[in-house]
Amino acid sequence: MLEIITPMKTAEAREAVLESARKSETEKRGRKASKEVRQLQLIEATIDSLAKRGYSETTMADVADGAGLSRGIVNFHFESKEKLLVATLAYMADEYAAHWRAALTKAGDDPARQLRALVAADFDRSICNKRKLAAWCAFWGEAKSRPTYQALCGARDAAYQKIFIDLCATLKESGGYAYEPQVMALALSAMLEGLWLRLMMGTEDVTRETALQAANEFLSAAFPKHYPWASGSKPA
Amino acid sequence: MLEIITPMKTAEAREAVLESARKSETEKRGRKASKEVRQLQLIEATIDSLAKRGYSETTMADVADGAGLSRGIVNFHFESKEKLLVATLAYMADEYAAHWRAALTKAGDDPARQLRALVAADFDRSICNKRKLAAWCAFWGEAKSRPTYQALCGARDAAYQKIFIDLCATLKESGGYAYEPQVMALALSAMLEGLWLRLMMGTEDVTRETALQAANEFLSAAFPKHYPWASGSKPA
DNA sequence: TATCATTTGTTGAACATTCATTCAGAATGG
DNA sequence: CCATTCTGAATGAATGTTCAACAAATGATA
Repeated sequence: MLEIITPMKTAEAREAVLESARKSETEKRGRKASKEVRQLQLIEATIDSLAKRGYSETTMADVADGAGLSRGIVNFHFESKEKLLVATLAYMADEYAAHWRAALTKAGDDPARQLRALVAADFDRSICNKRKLAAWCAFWGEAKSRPTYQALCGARDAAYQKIFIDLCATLKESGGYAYEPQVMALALSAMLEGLWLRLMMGTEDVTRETALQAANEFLSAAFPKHYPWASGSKPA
Repeated sequence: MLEIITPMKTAEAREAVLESARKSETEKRGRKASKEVRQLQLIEATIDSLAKRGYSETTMADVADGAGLSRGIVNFHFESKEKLLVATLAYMADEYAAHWRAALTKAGDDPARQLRALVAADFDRSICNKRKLAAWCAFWGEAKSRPTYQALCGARDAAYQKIFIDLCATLKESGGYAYEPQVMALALSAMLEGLWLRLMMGTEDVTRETALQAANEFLSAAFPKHYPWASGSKPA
């Protein structure tokens, strides 16, 4: 069977491969790229197509064209359209998970800093941009009727949710708040997703900055002892 | 040209027509139903199909079968698949808007009660159920690449958003809060949409009750002077 | 009321298009 | 050479749309 690439090794390795994929866009004919590079190239083209045309209008031909390759190529590297889409979603889910884990690690040991870092990470340009948001939303729209998507769409999955709950519990302890950690964590993570949806829609004048500001306002309201600063300002 | 029905007159009229549509499901052949009833019947079947199969797999044949009618019928009442889908989305958007407006009116003049009523209205069974949520999400997934959908998907539109901002501003005034009303309103409405998304996905153990609880927790955190009660309890 | 004509609603088969998949063969690299 | 990668035309299935025929309601006429 086809062995799907496992996209997450390190962020650097990922970038390197992507760089190769980009470079090869100029010299595109013939057998110029490794299997891994080709697959990533096709996945990127798939994200492009999803963002530009939506799920229902994304075709194999469009993906192939977007990658500058021939029609039959996708069925060679991925067996079917379905598998290409699953691989694309898995790729984005891995990327997302790696991103918040990295942010969490970099935030050190202070729970308040960790929570703030997690929230801010959601609005980094690297993962929070029109293209990727549109692709995410395209999958969300199909997730209910496809168990495979549904499982992967929990990028904000059980592990992610558990971190939120634990952090909320810790902050409640140290701040003497009255909230149920589980409930507050749900409210918080739901708001983050909702802000993504708003950003994706792109109506209104909601920007990444506005969205982050709203998320921080939430934090200040929910955990006033830990985030006492006025809206907009940030800690050192 | 085809004159699309305008679905919102009164809630009672709507229900009456739907009732007719339901009744006619038994005696379905021949010319038994008015134009309006048939159109609603087909729209309901479309929502069913969207919920069951997702946007990309919703076909004219499936809609017709779901309504117990023949294949060509949809092109008679709506000119094309595209127009059927637009009519379906418009129907849902109207229903949603009518619902929150009614809730707002019923809440009286107190801003705190109004805001709480708006939030609670979002989780009423009549509009917040698996079927409708799935249909909404199906449209969201396609909205970015279709201006028509994008416009209608703002069921939570400018007017809705403005109400939230005004209410937040009023509460800020009377409660002496420090938040920017616009930002807080964005956080709040985004959270409501995010909770819908979670409900739709249906993973985890998020129920309508849990979601409402989370939303109320948010209100208590953001406006403690106005919603001082502990989580779960409600005012008279 | 009975009969007929016209409008309106409905059907299902035929049609045209789009699209994923297949595959025989070409091109490339080792 | 041999294995691997790639191409592009051919194929077949799925599906939106059209339409000629049919059926039911409505209205006109006597």
